Amino acid sequence: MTGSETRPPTLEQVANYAGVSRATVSRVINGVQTVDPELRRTVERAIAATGYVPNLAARSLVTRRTDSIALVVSEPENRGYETPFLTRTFTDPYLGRVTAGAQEVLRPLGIHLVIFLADPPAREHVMRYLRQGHVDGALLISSHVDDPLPGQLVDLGVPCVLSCRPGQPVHTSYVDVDQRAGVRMAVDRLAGLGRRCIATITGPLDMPAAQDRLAGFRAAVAAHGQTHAPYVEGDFTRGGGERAARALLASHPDVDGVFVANDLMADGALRVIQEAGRRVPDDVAVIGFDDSTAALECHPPLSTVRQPVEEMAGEMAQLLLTRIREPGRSPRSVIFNPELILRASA
Amino acid sequence: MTGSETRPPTLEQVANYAGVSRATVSRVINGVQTVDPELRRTVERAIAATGYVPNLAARSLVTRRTDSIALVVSEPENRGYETPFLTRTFTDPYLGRVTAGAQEVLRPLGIHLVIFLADPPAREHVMRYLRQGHVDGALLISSHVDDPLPGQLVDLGVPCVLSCRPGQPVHTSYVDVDQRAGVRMAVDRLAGLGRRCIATITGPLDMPAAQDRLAGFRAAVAAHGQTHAPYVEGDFTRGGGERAARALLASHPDVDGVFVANDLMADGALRVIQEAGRRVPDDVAVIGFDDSTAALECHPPLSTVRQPVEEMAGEMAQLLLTRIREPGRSPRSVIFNPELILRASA
DNA sequence: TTGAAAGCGCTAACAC
DNA sequence: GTGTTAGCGCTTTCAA
Repeated sequence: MTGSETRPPTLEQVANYAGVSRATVSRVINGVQTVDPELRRTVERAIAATGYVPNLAARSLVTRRTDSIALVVSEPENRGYETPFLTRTFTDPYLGRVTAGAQEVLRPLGIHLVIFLADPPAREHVMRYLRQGHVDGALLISSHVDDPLPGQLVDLGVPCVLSCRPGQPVHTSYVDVDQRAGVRMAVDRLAGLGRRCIATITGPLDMPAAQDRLAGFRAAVAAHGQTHAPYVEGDFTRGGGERAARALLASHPDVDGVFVANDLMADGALRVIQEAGRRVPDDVAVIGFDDSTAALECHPPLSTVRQPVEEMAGEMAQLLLTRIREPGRSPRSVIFNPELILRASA
Repeated sequence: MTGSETRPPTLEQVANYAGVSRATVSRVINGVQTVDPELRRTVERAIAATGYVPNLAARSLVTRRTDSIALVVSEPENRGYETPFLTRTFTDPYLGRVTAGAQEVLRPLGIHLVIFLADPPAREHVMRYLRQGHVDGALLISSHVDDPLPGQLVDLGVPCVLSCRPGQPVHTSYVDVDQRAGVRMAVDRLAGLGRRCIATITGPLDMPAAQDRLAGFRAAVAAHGQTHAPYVEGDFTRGGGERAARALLASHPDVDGVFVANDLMADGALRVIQEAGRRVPDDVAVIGFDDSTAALECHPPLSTVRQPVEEMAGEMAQLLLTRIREPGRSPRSVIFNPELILRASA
C-alpha cells in the first residue's frame, strides 16, 4: 500500500506466524501431500495474512529450474531487407500463432513463456540471458541458413528446439512442415486449373524454408511438363510481395498462375496484379502459403497451403520439455503435413 | 561439448583455479576497479579456462536486482473482437516500435527486455512472474479503460510505467502523445482542403486513446463549423477499417474527408473507398494516425499524424529506471507532441 | 508427519 | 588491494 521500503515476507516469517517450521511451509507451498490437513490450513492462512510470495531466485538457486522457457526469434545479421527486423517480426501473424501454440501446452504446466528478439544488436544480450540460467530451455525461431545461434546455444548446453530444418546440421530437435509436399499441392491445383505459365515468388533464398519451397516448386512444375520455372525472390513481407509481383509481371507478362511462398507477399502480389488490370483468378490464379489471418483479409480471399503453426509450436514445446527432462535422449524431429485450402484466388 | 550431466563451474572453482579468493573473482566479474591489473588478468584467464558463467539466481538472491525488465502487453478480457488478441498484437507494427525504442535505452545499460503477452488465459501467470521478482519492473502496454492490471501491479509494489493515459487513476507514471492536438492537425488539414463532410473511424471506444481521439475529433470539426461529427467505431485492425469504411460509406455517402484513428484501419478504409469507385484524395481525403510502416504501404501513401512511438518507449524505460532506483519519488508523466506527415492521401 | 540443519552460488561488509 | 565471513531465501536430506 505505502511506499515499500520494507522487504517482502519470507518463508521464515510465514513459518513463525503459523508456528511451524520452514520445511512445513515449503511443503505446503509446493503441494507436497504428506502434510496434516489442519496444519496445511493454518499455513495457508498465514500465507494469506502475510501476503507471502516465494522468492524465485532463492528457489531456483537450489532446484536449478526456473519454470520458464524462452521463445527466441533470431536473425543473424542485418542483410539489408527493406523492412527492419522488428517491424517484420511484429507485422507477420506468424509469431502470434507460434506464441499461442506454445502457451497452450506450457501454461497448464505452470511454465512461463518469455519472448526475446535477437537481432544483431540484441543477440549477445539474449545469449547471456540464456546462458545465465534464466530459463530452462529455448524455442528457437531461426530462419537463416547461416545463423550461428542454434549451434552456439547447443554448445553451451542450453536445451533447444528449432522451428524448422536448420541450415547447418545441429545436434537438436526441430519441427517442420513438409514444404515440398505443400508446394506440390499448390502447383497441382494451378495446373489443374489449366495454367500453362506458372511462376513463383520466393522468400529470401538464404532461408531453408524458402529454399525448400523453391526446390519443391521446380520439381512440381517439371512434373507437369513446364520446362522453365520462373521465379522472383521476395522477402516474406507485404511490400516485398508487391515489388516481386511487379518484377514478375514485367519479366513474364504471360504468367497465368503464381505460387507465392507466404500469405503476406501474396496479399501484396494480389494488389499489384489487379492494379495492373488482370483479374484474379481468371487471368492470374494465385496461391499462398501459411494460411495465416492475412489470407482471409486478401481481396479476393486467398487460396493457400495451410501450415498448422499452432500445433507445430505446441509440439516444439513438448519436445523441449522432454529434452529438458531427459538431456541424454537423442533429438527427435517432427514433420507435419500441409493442407491445401481453397478460397477465391485459385 | 559432451552431454552435460556435470554442473557448470562456480565462482569458487574459478577462484581455486586462479589461486585467489572468491571475493577477488567476484570483483573482476563485476568490474570493480580496485584490483591489481596482473591479478585481474590471471582471473580472466581462469574464467576463460573454466568456461565460467555467473549464476544469476545466486546473484540476484543477494543483490535483489535481476537487471531485466518486462514489457507486458495486456488485455483485460476477451471482448469479442473479430481478430484474437495475439493476432492483433503481432500484426500491428506498434509493438515492434515500442520494443525498438525501449531496447535502445536498456541495452547499453546491460538490462534485458523480456516480452509478455497477458491476455486473459495468461494474465495470472504473468502476474505471478512479475510478483516473484523475476524482473525489476514493467513497461505496461495496457490500452483498456477497465484493465485492472496496472492497479494490481502498483499495489503489489512492482514498479511500472504505462504507455498511455490510464483509464482509471493509478499511482504511477505514464507516457502519452497529445492526442487531441494530433487529431486537430488532421482535421485542420482536411478542412483546409475544403472538405465539408468530415467523418472519423474510431478505435475501440473502451480504450482511452480511442476516446481521446474521438473527443478531439468532435472538438476539431466543431471549431470548423461542422455541426455533426459522424463516426463509426473500428477495432484498430486492417479488417476492422474495411468494415467501418463500408458502414461509413453506406450511412454517409456524401463524406469527403475521413480521419482514421490509426494507420492500419486507414489502409483497410483506403481499399474499400477505392473499390467503391471513389478517388483518393480527390473524392475522399483520408488521414491516419501513428505514422507506422503501414502508412507507407498504403495505396496511395497515407497522410498521417505521427506519434514518436520509439522515443516514447525510450522515455518509458527511462522513467521506469528512475522509479526503480528511487521508489520514493512521486510519479511523473510525459506528453509528446504529434506531427502531421503529409503524403498522397490528403 | 514434522523439524533441524546443511547447503545452493553469490555479494558485501569488514578486517588485514 | 585482498581475503574472511556472514548471510540472501529457499529446498531437501536426515532424524525424530
